[in-house]
Amino acid sequence: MARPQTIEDDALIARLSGVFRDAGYKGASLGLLAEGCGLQKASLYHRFPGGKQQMAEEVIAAALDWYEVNIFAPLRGEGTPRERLAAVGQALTAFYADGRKACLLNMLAAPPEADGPFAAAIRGAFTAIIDAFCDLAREAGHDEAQARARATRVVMLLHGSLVLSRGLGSSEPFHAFLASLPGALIEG
Amino acid sequence: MARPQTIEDDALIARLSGVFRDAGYKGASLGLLAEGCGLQKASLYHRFPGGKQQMAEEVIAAALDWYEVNIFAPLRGEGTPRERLAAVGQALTAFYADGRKACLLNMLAAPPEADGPFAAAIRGAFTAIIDAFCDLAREAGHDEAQARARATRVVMLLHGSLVLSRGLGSSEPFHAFLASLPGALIEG
DNA sequence: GTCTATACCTTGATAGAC
DNA sequence: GTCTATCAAGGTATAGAC
Repeated sequence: MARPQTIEDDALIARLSGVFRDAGYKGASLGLLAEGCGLQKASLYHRFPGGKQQMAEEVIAAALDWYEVNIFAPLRGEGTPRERLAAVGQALTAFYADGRKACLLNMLAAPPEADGPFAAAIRGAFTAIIDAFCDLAREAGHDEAQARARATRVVMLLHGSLVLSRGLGSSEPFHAFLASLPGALIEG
Repeated sequence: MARPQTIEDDALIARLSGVFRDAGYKGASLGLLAEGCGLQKASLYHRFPGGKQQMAEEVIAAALDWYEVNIFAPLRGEGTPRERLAAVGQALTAFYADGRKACLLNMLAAPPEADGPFAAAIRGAFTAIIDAFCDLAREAGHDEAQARARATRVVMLLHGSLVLSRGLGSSEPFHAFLASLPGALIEG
């Protein structure tokens, strides 16, 4: 192509994701989004003809892809359940910047309408995350009901720790979640 | 006074709170807020000269008052720890409308700036909630460190269940939290 | 105390030059 | 592909009648 992109698609999405996670959907104005990625508003519309909604949709899709590679795959991977959870813990620490970055799904769950354009994607994402932890809990010896209850609790703890870390301005709750992860999912 | 208020202060705050909890700070436009309480925008400015920010501040203060009466007092009240937790569970069910209403603190944590005008109030509110549960856990026989860890976990589970209930469009996670509340705080 | 009407600014989005 | 300039819509906030 004549003029090369000044920022790669992956990096662009990552920057936009950061703005959405900090400000939420409504709070992420095109000015903020443009500033966050170093492009002008018109350039963003060239990349995303669907506007802000398309940006948010692609950000969600990219986050799910990242989860698939860095969370779901390790959960299914080699090693003992404990070892896999340790790897997942490291990945979560990176993704949520040690508790300083909020959950994208939480920040996008509110905005447009009661059942906005992201509701289906968000529901699917939460379901996939719970299912992934559930599979590991079953593999660790729990029956279906127990595994599902434990997986749900782990996802609740994760997102609660993010809300609390944000509200308290401290990464301590997130660390407490990481420490309790093995016990909550597979032990006992 | 010559002309009586068409809506009492308490009811007005309650309606505004509902809008903030549904839409967040940015999403709660003055149009939505006015529609939600049945007043015109100018009337809202008469009640709240400080504008939307004052509305949010008073909504937070009112929520803390409600928590003091309906959560903190019962936690310190009569009866066994189990009985108090049962009463608190009922109050939480009402306050969060069985998981359908989001946490106000979560919805207001993001908006203005990284450390917006609500950051201090939100931090104080989370701290107070954790402290209240912590006191009960200590009274139930846990040492300080154990009690604090358990109280933090309970608050994480509560807010995580609200995020999940919202994201999944189901009150099941909230019910799971209620069921696990006694075990997470005082048993074991 | 509440309303209608309005001023002013920010927002999402587009046009057209380079 | 990116930019500057611009528009229409919706936002917050205010003025003044009743």
